[in-house]
Amino acid sequence: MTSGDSETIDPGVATPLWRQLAAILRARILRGDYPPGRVMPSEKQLEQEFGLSRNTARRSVALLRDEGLIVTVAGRGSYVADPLPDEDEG
Amino acid sequence: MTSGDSETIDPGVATPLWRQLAAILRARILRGDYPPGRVMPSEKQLEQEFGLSRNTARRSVALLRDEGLIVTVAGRGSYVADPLPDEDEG
DNA sequence: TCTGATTTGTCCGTATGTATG
DNA sequence: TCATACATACGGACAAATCAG
Repeated sequence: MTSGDSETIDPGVATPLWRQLAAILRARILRGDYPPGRVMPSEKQLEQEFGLSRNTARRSVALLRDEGLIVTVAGRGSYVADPLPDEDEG
Repeated sequence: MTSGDSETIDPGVATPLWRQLAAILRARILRGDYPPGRVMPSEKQLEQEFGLSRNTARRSVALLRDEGLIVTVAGRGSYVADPLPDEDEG
């Protein structure tokens, strides 16, 4: 239990908080906690759950979006993307 | 006055400016000017109040932090630490 | 259409951490 | 010792998009 894939944010380590949060959310997605198509926690919820500012939470979400793990829709939220099944999906 | 416990910075003495500033801040904390839990003056404020550069002020803050007198929170500021009840100071 | 609540988008200001010259 | 630059982090403000009534 000394691994770095914990589910908590630790301000005492060198890794930026937004990268720690991104790692947590990424793990939840890959684990299936947030299945494809499911809406992600809102930025405000991430604020409250992890005790971060909204801007910091937003950076985490932006990273996952850049990785293609989630899709963000203004005014609605971020959704877990489909895990790229195939090109011939139609 | 004219001793080493003045409230002013004197560039004409051998003691580094950051040590002089640290002595001033330390005195203020121990005197109760900055009570426990209270936020310390920002580095920018120390800059302006004592006419030093930010880096110099930072070294003073780092010394007090190393002494356990204050606690620094990234992106927020430094706070006066709670006094240790049983500290063997000699 | 309008209103209100929620959510994301954008911008600004402040402060510390670190690095460089 | 000082000046500058960038990264990290927090907080607030306002706008735009979405949705429910």
